Amino acid sequence: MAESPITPRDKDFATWYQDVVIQGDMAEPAEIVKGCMVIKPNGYAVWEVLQRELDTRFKATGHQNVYLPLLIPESFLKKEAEHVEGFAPELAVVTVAGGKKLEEPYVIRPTSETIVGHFFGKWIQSYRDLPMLLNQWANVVRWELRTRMFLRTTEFLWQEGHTAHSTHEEALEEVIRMLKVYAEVAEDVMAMPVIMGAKTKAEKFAGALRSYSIEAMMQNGLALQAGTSHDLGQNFGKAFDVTFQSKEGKLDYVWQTSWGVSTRLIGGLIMTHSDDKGLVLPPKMAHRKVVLVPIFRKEEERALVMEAAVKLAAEVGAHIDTRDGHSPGAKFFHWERRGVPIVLELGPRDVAAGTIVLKRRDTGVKEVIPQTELAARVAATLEAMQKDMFIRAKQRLADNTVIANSLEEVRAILDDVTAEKGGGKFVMAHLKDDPSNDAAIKEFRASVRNIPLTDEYDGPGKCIITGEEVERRVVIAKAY
RNA sequence: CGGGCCGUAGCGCAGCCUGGUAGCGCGCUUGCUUGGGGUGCAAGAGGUCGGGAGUUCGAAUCUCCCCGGCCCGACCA
Repeated sequence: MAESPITPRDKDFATWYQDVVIQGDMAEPAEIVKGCMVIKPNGYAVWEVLQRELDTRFKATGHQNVYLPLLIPESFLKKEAEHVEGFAPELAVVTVAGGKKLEEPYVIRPTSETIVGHFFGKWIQSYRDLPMLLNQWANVVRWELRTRMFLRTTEFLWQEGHTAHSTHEEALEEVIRMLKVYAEVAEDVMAMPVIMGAKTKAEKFAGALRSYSIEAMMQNGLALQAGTSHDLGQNFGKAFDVTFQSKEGKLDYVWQTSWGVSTRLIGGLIMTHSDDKGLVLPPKMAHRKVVLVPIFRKEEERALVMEAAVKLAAEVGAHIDTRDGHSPGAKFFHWERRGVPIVLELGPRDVAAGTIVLKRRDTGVKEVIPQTELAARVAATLEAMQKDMFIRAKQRLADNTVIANSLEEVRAILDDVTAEKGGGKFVMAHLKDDPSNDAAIKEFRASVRNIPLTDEYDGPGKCIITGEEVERRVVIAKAY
């Protein structure tokens, strides 16, 4: 018998993650281009579910999809000083095209704020053109020095929302609205609990007034920034001269927002739910929710079992694994590694007894149920699984969140935590939003993840570094 | 980008130190067998030893350069 190809989590979390991604047939390193990956059908299907869930909500909140050029004139990036400074180190630049050196190089988009700024300038004249609510599904390239599949790759897929508003208040409402959409998809669809909050000034998006994020906790206790929403203020409006005339006839710059989530969410999904046997998908994220494995020996049995299998599979929309030459056991392992929520087993004994075996992926519990109850039991099990997986993840987040009242405490808690060994915690501490304080936290390889929107702790307190009074505790953790 | 480990059949690895024309397990193909958690037996197919240059009569093996992967950092919406 072959050994499990998946490294246990407690042995080496980072290797476990790699194993799950590959054994779950989600993706593999491209190898031909540094830091890039190939997203395989089983992984892309998960992305398609996310796209559908997000896109539906974007449309419901009044946004429309657009598509903008992949290449950006280098000069565009330079129009917003902070923006170019933030992105310059990770840009890939096209200098030759059509066999000729370009007069002005093109940058492969790391994000599209600058291009959007340009077109907003063309499209917006009046307050009647506002708000302009756009979204783009696209790929972007950032030349990261260290990559991990799904979590940080050179090229990745994402959506980037870009909106323009006539007032700052309205823009801020948009920023929070979309942050909440992200939180809703993370929690209700991905069963991945998140903390909504503001990034510190030091951690904000290059060119933004304020950034907000949803932060999730992986099974090793490390934080994952799962989505961001930015209040761009009038920074890009001014850089690209995006003005509009108000009702009163006054000219003003638009107030912009941008927000995005990426294929990184898939990495978060994996590190939230999967186990030592492989991928575990919450039912709402599974493109294939139920698989039926038929079992038979002789030809007469095959006919009998298959007849019942086809009928039952149709009732619950199950995929029947009809592959020849694979034993049922091999098929069980196959689907288990791929995270299918429910696997049904149907053999001669079941056909004779009018029963069927139902196994749920998350708990591994197997039960024999009457065929007449199949549809109801499958529906109930999927629903229970979705709920249970969220509760377990939420509990883990709670169990690994601790309070600290001094910098030394924070250091002690986060000391010796790494991606491979785990042991990470979310440390809640009072800390003033000041870049020098972020720097102090960085000393021990952690960061302020965000300042939660809602305070679930003890309200105001003294900053553990400066002693100044601050409104609430912030989340400090090591992160991907 | 710094430090460490690594790249040999689809996958996991041995061989490398001490140069002599490539091997094991799994998987794959065919046949029989088996089938309720990776069936068993038999016969087969499959390799530019990551790439290039050098040393040598001869390089998977020694030297140099490059490409790529993983981990720890730095960096990073």
